[in-house]
Amino acid sequence: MKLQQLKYLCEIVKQNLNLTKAANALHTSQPGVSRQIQLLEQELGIEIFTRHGKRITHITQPGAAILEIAQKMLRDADNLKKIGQEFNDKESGTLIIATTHTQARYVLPPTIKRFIKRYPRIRLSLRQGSPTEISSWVSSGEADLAIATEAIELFDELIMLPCYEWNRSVIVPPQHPLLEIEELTLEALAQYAIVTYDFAFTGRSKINQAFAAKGLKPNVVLTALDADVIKTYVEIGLGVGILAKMAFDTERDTGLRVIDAAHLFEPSTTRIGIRRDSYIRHYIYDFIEMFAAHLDMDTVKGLLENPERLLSSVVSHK
Amino acid sequence: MKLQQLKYLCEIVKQNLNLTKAANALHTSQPGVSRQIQLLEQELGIEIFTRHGKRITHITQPGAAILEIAQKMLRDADNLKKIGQEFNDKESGTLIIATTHTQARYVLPPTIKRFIKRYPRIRLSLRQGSPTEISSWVSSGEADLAIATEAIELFDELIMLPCYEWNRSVIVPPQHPLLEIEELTLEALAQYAIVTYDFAFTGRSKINQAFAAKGLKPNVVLTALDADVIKTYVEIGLGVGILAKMAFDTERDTGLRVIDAAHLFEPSTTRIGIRRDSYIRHYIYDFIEMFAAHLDMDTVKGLLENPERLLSSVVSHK
DNA sequence: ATGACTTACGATAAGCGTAAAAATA
DNA sequence: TATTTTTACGCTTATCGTAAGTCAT
Repeated sequence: MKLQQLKYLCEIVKQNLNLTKAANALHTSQPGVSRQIQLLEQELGIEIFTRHGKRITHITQPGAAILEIAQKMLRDADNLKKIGQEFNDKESGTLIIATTHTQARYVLPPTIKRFIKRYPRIRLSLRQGSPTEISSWVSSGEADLAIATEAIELFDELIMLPCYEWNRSVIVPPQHPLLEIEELTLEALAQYAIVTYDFAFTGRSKINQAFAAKGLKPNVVLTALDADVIKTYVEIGLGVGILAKMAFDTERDTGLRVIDAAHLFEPSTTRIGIRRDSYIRHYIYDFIEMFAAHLDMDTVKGLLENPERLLSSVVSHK
Repeated sequence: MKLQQLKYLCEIVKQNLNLTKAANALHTSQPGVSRQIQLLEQELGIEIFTRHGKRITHITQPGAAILEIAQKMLRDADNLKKIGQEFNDKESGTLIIATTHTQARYVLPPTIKRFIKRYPRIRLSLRQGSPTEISSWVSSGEADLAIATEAIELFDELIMLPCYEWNRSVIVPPQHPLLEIEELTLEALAQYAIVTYDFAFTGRSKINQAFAAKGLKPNVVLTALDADVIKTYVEIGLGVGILAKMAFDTERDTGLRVIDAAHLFEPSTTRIGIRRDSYIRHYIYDFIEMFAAHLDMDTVKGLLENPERLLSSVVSHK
């Protein structure tokens, strides 16, 4: 059994059981891939794929079990290489951060500025996506860290490190009636058309919960994937916006007025997601600490080894 | 990077950094092993071993990190092979049980009898050792299951499945004064020389605790590794014995008298220990269920995935 | 001087890529 | 017929084992 065979196997699955595409992705020849898979099947004494004549159609039940372990082994092989790099040159390497629009645009910039100054030789890249995509990237090893607010608790190979709590603001055009009210209420909000996040994003469910708890049905006229779209439509008068507090920039967003709404909704917690069994290089610990000062290396290491402890720390945030 | 290189690496460490012995154990030549390790070090860009001239003396810090992952990968490779066997022939394979004298001699026989009748083509082997040895065998993959009472909670890659509770009996020669007492007490026991288990074994600590709690200092004149030695010395009048209840056989041990002592000591729980990340073949689940009827396949799978749940079930046993 | 690892080298075997064949859709 | 996988074959490369060399204890 060879690691390369396992790599071939994983790539074939990744390419939807298309051997030709897998061979291309692996920069090698189809016959070679075909052959190695046959050898692997022969050695394990199992048909990993079901074939209709000469066409691969499905993965078999044992094949799926084998795939899972193979993926794990390849991740471990990557970890070995990372250890090598780590001890060779602690200042160089790559860091791939998967995150959402809100984080990338409004939260991460200062941290990233500090990081690239401290580690100029690290190739840093940001990958933007939905919370679900983000999680799956980290889960599959395509990214090192996920930074988001929702839907990252679903993957249980990810450890979620709570970073900070935040809440919402309401934004309205200048001279909007809501600006006259003494204290903003959900009832008042519900009288206007609302522009806010899409369901999968940025604590949207907390917004729904708050209205539902009071028996209110908010009139949501637009669900956007990011705060900039929300702002745009609030500016043209489509409705009032509900967005993350940190997504409002007093200096830049001069065409809008902001009303704090922290008393109306449950706070949300932004978390860093990280694979449980990945080898974490020194500068990654450093990045995490730059982003959330309480998450120093020892703390993170402790949480990675004893994920149960997370429960208590998360609860204490609520 | 090749799996074989990792295998070489692990074997060298296992053989106390002796390359020659490792090569012999691997049925290959020293130069081959030497070369492959060099290639691995070169590929990872790391010195795995420190050498004094041409002699390997220590493993380096990164080397230790690499070793750990390498071992994990090799275990996964074994799991792949096991999956192959599992789907080829569910009725054949091997099962290595690491256990203590008490279990092997007094508890396991009926279960094993049933098992070999049900699975005549499984090569079953028992390996007897101290609780610590047992745990390390399972931990390293040399054995599939550990069955014992103590000291197996220490390895955190092992999941411990509670099987049954038991307590002690006191054994004495015929016509011993203790047989006349209405209800046995620790105070009464403490007046006689005591023969019992060695510290590492079979709930010995529970015995110490019970005496200590009453401020008694038992006069332990012999600590044995197994119940048969205890019986022998009780028979020749060295003292009274304290041993696991199930280790007394009314039919066979005719030269001794037994007094129940379950009210004097905290009960102990016998557990099955199993590696968290091992692939568990069908017949192993079956064996576990034969040994402890409440541990059916679904239950065990659940516990392996969510070890936290064990805590509650263990607590409820106390 | 013995034990232990590394280097050198020839034989064997494994893997790769091109070309051709087979089989599905 | 076009796409995809398998088989065939020659070439390159890597691996293994023996033998010789080098370095500590």
